[in-house]
Amino acid sequence: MATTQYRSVKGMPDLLPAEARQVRELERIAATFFEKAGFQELRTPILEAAELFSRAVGESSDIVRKEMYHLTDLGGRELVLRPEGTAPIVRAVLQHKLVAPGEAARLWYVGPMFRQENTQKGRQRQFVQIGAEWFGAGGPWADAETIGLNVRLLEAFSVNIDAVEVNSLGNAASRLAYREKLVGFLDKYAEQLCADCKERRQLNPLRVLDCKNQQCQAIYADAPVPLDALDEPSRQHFDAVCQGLETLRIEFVVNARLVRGLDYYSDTVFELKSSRLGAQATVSAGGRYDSLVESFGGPPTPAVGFAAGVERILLAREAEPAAEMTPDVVWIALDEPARREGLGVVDQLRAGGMVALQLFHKGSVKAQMRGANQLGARFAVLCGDDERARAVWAVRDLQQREQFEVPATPEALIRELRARSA
RNA sequence: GUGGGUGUAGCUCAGUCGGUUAGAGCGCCAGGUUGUGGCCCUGGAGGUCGCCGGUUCAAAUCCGGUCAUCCACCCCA
Repeated sequence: MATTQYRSVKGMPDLLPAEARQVRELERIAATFFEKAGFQELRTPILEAAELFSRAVGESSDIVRKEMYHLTDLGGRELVLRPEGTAPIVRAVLQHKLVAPGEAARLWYVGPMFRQENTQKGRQRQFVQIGAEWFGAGGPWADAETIGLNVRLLEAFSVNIDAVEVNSLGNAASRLAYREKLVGFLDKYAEQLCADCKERRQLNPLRVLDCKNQQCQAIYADAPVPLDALDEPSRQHFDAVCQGLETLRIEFVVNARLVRGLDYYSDTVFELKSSRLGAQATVSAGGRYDSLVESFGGPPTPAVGFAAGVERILLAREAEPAAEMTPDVVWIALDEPARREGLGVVDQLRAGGMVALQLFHKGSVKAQMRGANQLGARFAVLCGDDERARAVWAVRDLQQREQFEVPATPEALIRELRARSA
């Protein structure tokens, strides 16, 4: 291994050509997918005011407590690298008044997010999310459509989804009532909880429900769950969401212990899971957040959305990555004048729509031919003093293993190659 | 932040009860074909054995530390 002086920062890996190609493919698929569903792209900056996230995501969340990359600019502004995509979108929607009263806005985004967590399979410190946010649509059918869009998007990515899990946390009143019930329950077992759950009990009680500790899970077997505490409106909303999913013919399971880490969720929450990601099973997740816009000082605006992790999509993806572009033509120079001539020919071949290149790093003809073959080139075009004297180029069809000559002009060459390729 | 695994050639890896010039496959380069690929044959280049320190006559090998990476906890997309 070469000892390099500099390395990329932990958790912020370079996207090598094969991966970059895949990501570009995903972005293309997403763009056409969202366009068909009436969503428009919105790109927000990577840096935002720190306060934006502490307000939206919640002071008690790990993201805000210890995972944000924080900096102060020359004007003394407290900035952070965005740890998630929803808060910036909400900010932009309000700033530019993208949702007129009584109207809706459907927006999607793609871009890097940053969290200072420790790395592991499916978890990086800089990671890309593709997400959608739908403002102004309050009924349960919008939830069902959003979950449906999430499922269809991952299908378009050829991602293998093992489970679609849904749950309801209830509206504000239900959540408050539930939280009291849960804390009361936990108090009875306070001594037996794992260290993490003891802390969760104080900070964010809901999170105990998805604790991985077996002893804790045994205790929680008969703990109250949010679904049991739903009031009538929330109950009806959730039932309708489930009916909507049936209409869409989306298989799903109700996971009563599904909770989400961000404070802004209300009523519907959901996760799409794959078994291919190691411990990080969630490829995509989202939910309803009806009070977030208002808490940012905007008009009461219901909203629902989701975000998918691109790195996790890549891990769970079944499709073969798109093939690399293979050259149509490699110019083989037999002497120095031919190298110079090739410079111009290759340029004109590209202008004519062909993939063409010359291998300056290869010395002998043999090496250049080998290189052309390894790149998967269809044709090798050879030029030396003999050809120059007769004003022709020798063209070798590397697939058919035949060789012929063409007049030494790019136009004649392109014409001949097109005819042979058809 | 915590725990465990791993760090030897461009890549995948062998080699560790300490002992001469550290190996293989693939890849790369050259030749076998005066100017022509895929197969085959021959030869060659390429390594601070992650880094620092310790033990020893002698360290890739043992010990300590450190960094990186992977997996897991935590958290979440």
